[in-house]
Amino acid sequence: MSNVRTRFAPSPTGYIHVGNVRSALYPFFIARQSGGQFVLRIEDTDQNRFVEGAEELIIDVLHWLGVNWDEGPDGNVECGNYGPYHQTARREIYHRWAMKLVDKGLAYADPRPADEIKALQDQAKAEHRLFLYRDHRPTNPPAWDGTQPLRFKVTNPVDYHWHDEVMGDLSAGRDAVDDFIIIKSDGLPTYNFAHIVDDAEMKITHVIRGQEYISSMPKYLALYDALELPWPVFAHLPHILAPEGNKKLGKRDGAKSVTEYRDEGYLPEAMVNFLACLGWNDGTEQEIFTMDELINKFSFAHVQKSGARFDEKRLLWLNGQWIKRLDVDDLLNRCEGFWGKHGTTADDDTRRAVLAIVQERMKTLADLPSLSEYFFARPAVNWDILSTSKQLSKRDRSDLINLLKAARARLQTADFSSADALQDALNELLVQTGEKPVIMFGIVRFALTWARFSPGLPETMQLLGRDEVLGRLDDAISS
RNA sequence: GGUCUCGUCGUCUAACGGUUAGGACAUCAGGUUUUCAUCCUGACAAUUCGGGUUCGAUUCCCGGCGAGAUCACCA
Repeated sequence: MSNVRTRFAPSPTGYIHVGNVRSALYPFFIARQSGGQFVLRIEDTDQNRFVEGAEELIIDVLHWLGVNWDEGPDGNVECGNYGPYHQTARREIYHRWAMKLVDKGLAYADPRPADEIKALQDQAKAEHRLFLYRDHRPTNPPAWDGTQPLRFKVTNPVDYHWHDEVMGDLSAGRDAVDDFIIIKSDGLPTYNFAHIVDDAEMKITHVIRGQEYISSMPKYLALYDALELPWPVFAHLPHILAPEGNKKLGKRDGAKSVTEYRDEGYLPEAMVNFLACLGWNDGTEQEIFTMDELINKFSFAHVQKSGARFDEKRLLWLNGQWIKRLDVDDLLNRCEGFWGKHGTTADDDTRRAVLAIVQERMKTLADLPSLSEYFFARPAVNWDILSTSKQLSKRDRSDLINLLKAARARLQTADFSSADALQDALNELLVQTGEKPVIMFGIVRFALTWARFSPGLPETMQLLGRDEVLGRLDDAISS
């Protein structure tokens, strides 16, 4: 019975986009469902691509999604017993492990200049020949003094066979592994070496990452064996595809930062639900999953082998579903920052009342202003908007104003304490004027909101209250 | 090009030798005595192709075609 430990190991090279998040989600599920630990490790060995603030962004996004880690950095503090959790702070550890290989004759300093190697590679390519560095090993490599790159030495190339939780049984031929650089000339390790050392030191049991690493697996396997390390469980995830074409979703395809979705009014629950189900399902017809359900039900057995397309329409639908399921107080909290000009200054009781009738038509929190502003402040009369109604645009304004006068007279004495009573009053108007509902209700709705869409008329009137309703009708009548 | 991998409605997927190939999103149509949204009902829509194996293939095998990943002192 081994204690499950998984990790998410991003590089701080830019914002974290939606395509990356899934490779944090799945290891998180695996760790949580088995009571293990989830580790965050920052792979910052590439100093050229380092982006200031990227790590903070990653942490911010994980917090927002509710993907919490047990070990790793968080702001200026780090927790966990296997740190440091930044690779740049682990130089000595890598050198110690590298020396093991040097001592065993399984690594050598490479004195050959980079351009010379490039020339050899180009030549092989021009001749359509496989290039293997191991065929060009320097005959008398110098002792490694830390200024030359250190190469792993493949002494016994073999065919590798291994199991992948997602992809099944995989294999690669003996030419798939070649002498490769494990420590760069700047003294920092390459990913190929660093992640293996780190995973071993941090006791990671499940390596879960994107499928782009599959073709490097023979290298890793050779390294595990050379270092006499046990193989962890492997799971390689297919890519999330861009909406157009068959390319992996990347920043160039407009892959948005997760924070952009947050700013556009998406709920973290919807984002987690959507991303988790992109290439995974639980085998049933369930579509909506809470985080707890995902943790309980997730399994690699149902992860798709091929890439899944990122479909924003589905995300939008899911977001609407999640918003509808929120209770009003919860929704109220999440709407902070999304209110329009007049909603921003309203009190919470009013906001709650507005949310109650507006909630089911919200697809994102950003829909709020267009759905709610006319509740907080009296809208300007705008007869032009009637052109959006096929029926009303055909009527003379004087006829419509007469209808509004009739409505005003009836509503003056109506019971505003319940929506049902208001509906009854409205229905009486239909009988009284002999007008069709589409006309009568349509014009009253416009006179109260002057908006293209709005919630149900009785609910709207009840919330506005008698004085405000009569006032707005007067505005329309006298315009 | 070498190596490795993948291939069910437009999209996400179910069916692990026997189903009228199911569900969801999207689209379209209708309904819920006002609009929009929700909700309900219905419609449209798929096994990449060709060979095998089998009483029977979406499913197993081989080949073609198509797609992707990777071949760095990047991760």
